Amino acid sequence: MGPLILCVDLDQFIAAVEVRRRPELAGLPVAVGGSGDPSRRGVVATATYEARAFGVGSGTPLRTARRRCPHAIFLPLDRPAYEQASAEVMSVLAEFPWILEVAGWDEAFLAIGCVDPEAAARAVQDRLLRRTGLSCSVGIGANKLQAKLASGFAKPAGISRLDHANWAETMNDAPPDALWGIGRKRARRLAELGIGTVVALAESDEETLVSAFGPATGPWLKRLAGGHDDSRVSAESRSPRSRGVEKTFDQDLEESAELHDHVRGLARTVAEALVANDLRAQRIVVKVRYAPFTTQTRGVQLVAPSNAVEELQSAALTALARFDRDRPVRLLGVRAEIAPDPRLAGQDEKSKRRVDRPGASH
DNA sequence: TCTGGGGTCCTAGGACCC
DNA sequence: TCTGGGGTCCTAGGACCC
Repeated sequence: MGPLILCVDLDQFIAAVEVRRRPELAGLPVAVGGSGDPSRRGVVATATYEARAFGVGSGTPLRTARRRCPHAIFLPLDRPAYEQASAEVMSVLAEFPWILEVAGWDEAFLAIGCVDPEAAARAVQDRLLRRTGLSCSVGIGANKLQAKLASGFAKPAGISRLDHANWAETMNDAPPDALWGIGRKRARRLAELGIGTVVALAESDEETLVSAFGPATGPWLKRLAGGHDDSRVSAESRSPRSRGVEKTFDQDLEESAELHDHVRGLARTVAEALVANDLRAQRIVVKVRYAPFTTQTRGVQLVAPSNAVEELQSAALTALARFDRDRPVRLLGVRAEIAPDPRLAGQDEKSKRRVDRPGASH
């Protein structure tokens, strides 16, 4: 067996952080999401296993969650608390002598080489629990795809291994959306092509996939289904590509003065975030979601990279003016596309783009 | 299931140029 | 003039993930 990878995935991370600071919630159905008010628009970010038993999980609208589990405790999202907890977790993981890739608040990969993977996984679980009070599941794989899927099988608080030896028996009969990178839409498109299992996808005709999914995604899907993934575990933090904020309104907006005010406010927030991180925008994109949930975007190129509030507001208003304003608006967003750092000039950003793993970061 | 917010990357079509 | 074949850039939208 070659070198192995661990995928460390915290169990019900957001809910676990809330329970950790409010121990009286332990064992109760808790749903965290939005403003924490289940009469308002929003969805559940994470629910405890006790709430999941009632059909309340990630993505469940808050109103639906309340209907399914009226006695659930609803809490608002507290991003700073999760960022803080995540930093604690990652600093513990960084103590191990392995390459660490942070893949999100509650997820990380460790390239452990050829040490005993079960022992490594147990060591990670024990140390994380002891030092942070949080439990995690650990997947072991020959690549990141396998480790990630194995971590799902390991939940909660377990250890699971998926490698080339047991890939076929474990995955062949699973639906394609069991794979990391195939969601509802791609699964439906595959079903239309008569592909309903992982093994069928692995054995499918590549040209068919290319014409259905495009020149990069088609071949990539086929390789996924075979359990192949050559992306590396990388400790390098990647430079951000964009920074944005968006807001769904409890009541749809109808007045253009209101739209203007909100877009200006959002643009200010984005500008402040850019300044705080010494980043500059090269393009500002405004997003509008209309009442029947159709979404449009319009972008404006800046004459020169900037993070000045007035410039971003002006560009955002120019973009806003390019929408047909004929329907009620339920969401507004402003996003800055980040200009390349001139201090990195000489490195050709375009040539560094990877096409071997669409939809995933390296 | 009346459907958040923060991101990343890919795709396709049109503009433009040689 | 009724009309090719690239290549690249830009834009809007789509899909996915946590």
